[in-house]
Amino acid sequence: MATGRTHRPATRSRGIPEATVARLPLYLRALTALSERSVPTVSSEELAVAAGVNSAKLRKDFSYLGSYGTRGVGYDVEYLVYQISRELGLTQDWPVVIVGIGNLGAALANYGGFASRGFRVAALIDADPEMAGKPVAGIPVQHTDELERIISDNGVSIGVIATPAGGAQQVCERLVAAGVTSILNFAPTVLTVPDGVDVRKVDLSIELQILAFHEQRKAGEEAAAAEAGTPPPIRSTAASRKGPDGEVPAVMPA
Amino acid sequence: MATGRTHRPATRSRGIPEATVARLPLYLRALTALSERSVPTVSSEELAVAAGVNSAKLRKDFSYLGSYGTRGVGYDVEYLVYQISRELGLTQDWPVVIVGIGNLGAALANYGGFASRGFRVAALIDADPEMAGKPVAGIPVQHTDELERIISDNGVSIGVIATPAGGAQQVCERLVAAGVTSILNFAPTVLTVPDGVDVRKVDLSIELQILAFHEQRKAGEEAAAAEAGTPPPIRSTAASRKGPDGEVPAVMPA
DNA sequence: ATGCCTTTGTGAACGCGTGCACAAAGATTG
DNA sequence: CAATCTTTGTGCACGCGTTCACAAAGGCAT
Repeated sequence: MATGRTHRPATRSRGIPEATVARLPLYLRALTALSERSVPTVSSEELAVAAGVNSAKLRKDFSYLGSYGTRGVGYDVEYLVYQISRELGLTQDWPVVIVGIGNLGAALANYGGFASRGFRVAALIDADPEMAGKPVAGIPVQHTDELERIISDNGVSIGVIATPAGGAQQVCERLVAAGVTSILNFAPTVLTVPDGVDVRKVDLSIELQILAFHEQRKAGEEAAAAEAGTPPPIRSTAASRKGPDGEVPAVMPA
Repeated sequence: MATGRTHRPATRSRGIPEATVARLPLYLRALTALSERSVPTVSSEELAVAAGVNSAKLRKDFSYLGSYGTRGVGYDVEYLVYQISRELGLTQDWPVVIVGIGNLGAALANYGGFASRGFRVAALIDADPEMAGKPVAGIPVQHTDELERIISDNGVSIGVIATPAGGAQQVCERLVAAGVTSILNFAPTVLTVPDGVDVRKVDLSIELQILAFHEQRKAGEEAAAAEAGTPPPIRSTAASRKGPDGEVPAVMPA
């Protein structure tokens, strides 16, 4: 997961569990691929493999949407694509603004996955006057001063923050004040928002840290196994891989 | 969260719940900020606010690490920074390779959050021969042919995949074969890996789709409230905001 | 030393998510 | 039409994660 979430308590929405909602895009992607190959129907088992989940979970997820399958046959691919798209709100076009056009912002602007699925980059916004007018991904960057007008004129309700951590909260507040009610935050900060505003957080370094934790644990198990006489699984030549623990605490508590 | 995960069943590692592990980086970041302001101690309540969680959860999380607090006082900031860093395996230096130096790969290479916390970009790898030798973020890009040698020479165990979806699985297999056991995947594909290899997935478009779902639901509630006579909360001037539902299914099932 | 105040650490209850296992439903074949 | 086979949809049980609420522990003032 990438991810962190900030949701208000009222999680269940129209009976569809949050965990299921989070998997719908996964199913949708797998189904779209099948659709492009003109596959007419698919079983829960096949689709589950393609989406990387188990089939019981997938069936239960779909059961929240309704009974869209045919017993003994499977699911109609096209029909399911439509139903999930509608459920996710992708049958309409969502204008999105990206604030902070650094390396990451530019990468996001160029990312094809947005346009292809119901999202349209309505504007790129940056605080640097030097950037103003310069085109990124074919869209001219606009200055932060224009933020409120852009949101308003385009009826934008989803904003992406890709600024440095320092400016994120302020940008967030301006977005919300201008009418944005959903924010995707790439800045490594906790954003404070009023009720009714959704924030999802994507944090690259957090994901890496979680991997490091598991990696360390694996190394620890290897070491323990080796100590117990069991030879560790053959690992590539590793230059100076430290074992876990073994350092001295930097500071002790009073 | 940003977020998809692919974990093997053996979730609990040394008694620390997975959910807790995922929050440790959050606490670490908040604590580091306090440390930089030379704050000596912090209460669970204060730290919880800074990290964006509730205090009971935070205390329970810390209880899995040990009893590092002092009742009536709080937690020693420096000591806790060290303990969490050690638990996450950040007291050692993790060499990381980034494969696929497009917009996103370049953004990742330039991202300061890596180097600052125990990670070191050991190499940038791309399949395009044109890229070879060209420096990105001060590091010369190397060709995919070198992949196995780079992994081996540097003892790399963590790899980041930022290639297009098409090539991701193949890159993944080569990384794993060369000794990588943890992968952070930005490509919009399900990666298949052998047991013992951890994969975390970050998918930008999935996060947006989840936001769209909630956004649509909000619009639906507004409409419902309006219908019921309750005036909807005043929303900014919105040009042509479609209501939920109201379209015709594209295809009906047999 | 004693009593009060603050804050941690955790037992217990609850709710959500997952996975099993099977009955119901439809297709298919003879 | 009956028998069989396939695949869905779901009731149920279990385990993880969250939250409450409070006893235990330490600091501090008198």
